[in-house]
Amino acid sequence: MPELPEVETVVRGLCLTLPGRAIVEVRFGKTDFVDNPAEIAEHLPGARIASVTRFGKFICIGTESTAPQAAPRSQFCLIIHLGMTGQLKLMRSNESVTRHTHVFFVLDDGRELRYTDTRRFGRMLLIAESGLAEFTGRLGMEPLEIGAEEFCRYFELRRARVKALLLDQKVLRGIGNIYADESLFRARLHPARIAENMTRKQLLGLHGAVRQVLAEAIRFRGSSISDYVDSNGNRGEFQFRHRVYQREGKPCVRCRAKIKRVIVAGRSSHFCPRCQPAPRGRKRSKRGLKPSAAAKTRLNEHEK
DNA sequence: AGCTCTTCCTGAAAGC
DNA sequence: TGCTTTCAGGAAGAGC
Repeated sequence: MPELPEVETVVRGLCLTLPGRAIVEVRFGKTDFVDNPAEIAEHLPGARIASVTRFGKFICIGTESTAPQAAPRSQFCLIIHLGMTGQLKLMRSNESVTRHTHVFFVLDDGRELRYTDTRRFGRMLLIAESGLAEFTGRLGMEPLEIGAEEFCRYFELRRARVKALLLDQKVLRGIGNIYADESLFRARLHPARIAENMTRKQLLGLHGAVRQVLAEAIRFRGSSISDYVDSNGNRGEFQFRHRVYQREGKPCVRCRAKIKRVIVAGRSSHFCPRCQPAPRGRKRSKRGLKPSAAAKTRLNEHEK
């Protein structure tokens, strides 16, 4: 499943060859995952690719018109989310077309950028560059850029489960199920922990764990669990270094206890029951002290 | 605010 | 063997 490290790997691959290339033609198969196929077909042919960047799990291909009379120079961003099974591969035009290939971007050098997506959970849309800020504004911070203080602030007042927050793209952009579980394992935190009940030390540990796991996963070119491959069709290797994800029943690499799997935030969540102890039931005051009172106290201390 | 449930989709795996 | 059922999951939306 493509999450931040996988998308980063794809983007780095595309960056090596796409910038400077012109798009000659766009062809579609199924388009039910494309917001505005007509606009893509209208604006991209003839455009030149200027940049390839990543925003969370989104790939952003910046283009500019090459038509000399186009004034002001029109610029568009092609936004692509790989969903569960999306692949964006650069291949020669004469290479055979695999099943579930739904979009072809024919380039001016005899190659094509092909989008393949078995389950079509991905998404594709074209936006004017002027609308890019609005699009990215709906997403949270980059996990590799956020500082420790800011990270703590996003979590310490939330009553949601820590796993749900890690997966929430409006909090942090780019983390999915694999890296949420792997980060929580490294931070020794149970996925069902309520964020506001976590200590500052635990939050700082989680911040470090998230960055460490993502950076390491990028170094190993992502995790190939089912369909993921990079822009050259190569699989990643971080799946061999997963410590809990899809290791249910296997021994914990730290303490040998059997890895368990539970549903948290509607997702399979893998954890070590010994290293990541379950949250203790909330102490309920007889007079009905609201659980948030403790958090408010912490906030006040923080303000000082 | 935050939870669960549903929807989208296909193919692998489990069940009968 | 061969069919049917279940499950996986990112994100968005409904409803509680």
